[in-house]
Amino acid sequence: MFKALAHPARRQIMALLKSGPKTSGELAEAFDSAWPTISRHLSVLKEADLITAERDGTSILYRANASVLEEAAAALMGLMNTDNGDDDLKEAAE
Amino acid sequence: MFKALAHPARRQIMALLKSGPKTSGELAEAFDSAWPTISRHLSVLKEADLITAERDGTSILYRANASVLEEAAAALMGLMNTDNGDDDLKEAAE
DNA sequence: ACTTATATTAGCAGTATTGCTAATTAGCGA
DNA sequence: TCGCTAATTAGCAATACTGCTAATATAAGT
Repeated sequence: MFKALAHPARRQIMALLKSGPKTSGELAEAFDSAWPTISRHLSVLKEADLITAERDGTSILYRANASVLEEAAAALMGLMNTDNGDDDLKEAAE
Repeated sequence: MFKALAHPARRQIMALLKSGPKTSGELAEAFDSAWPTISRHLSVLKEADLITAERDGTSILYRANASVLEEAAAALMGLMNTDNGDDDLKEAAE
């Protein structure tokens, strides 16, 4: 999932999708790359569950999956915790 | 920076470092990979400013750079938050 | 059925990443 | 200085990623 976000174009796709669902074509227009290249990025993001695809006539609508992004952010937060093991629970005696 | 966190071993290094500074040797011990391999991962993390290195006699102490992790987490949050996340809520009227 | 619009898959080169062993640097103590 | 420990750098093969063009699906209209 971090790997899926490792590419700038894919982060930019996520950024574009946060303002609402978009079709593959709309997304491809936003980039200099060829359409199949964007299509591949989309499939990587879909593989990582960061986006979902839904057919709408001849188009395919993509939308961001907020919960997985939340997971990623939480994972990063987890990496920041200073001097504490892997416990979410504060079960310190007092 | 996302790229630096894209590799599992590098995320694990960050996880190990969150409980305090460690030497290259201590980190290398925690993995199956050869020492130079870990050393390279460390240099990637250092390049991304995710860790800092400090010489301590013959050893080198590595520690996590919390502020950059915060930045990353904030960036992810940024990918989630907009006043517009319309899956199908069109009630932005009032 | 045929054509058009939308999008993905296949195949291919160029590049980057990974992980290894061998060689090298840096500090410390005798 | 020499030897020893700690760690990085160099060089190499294998693998993965990226982005292109060409070929292939899929849905809708005529």
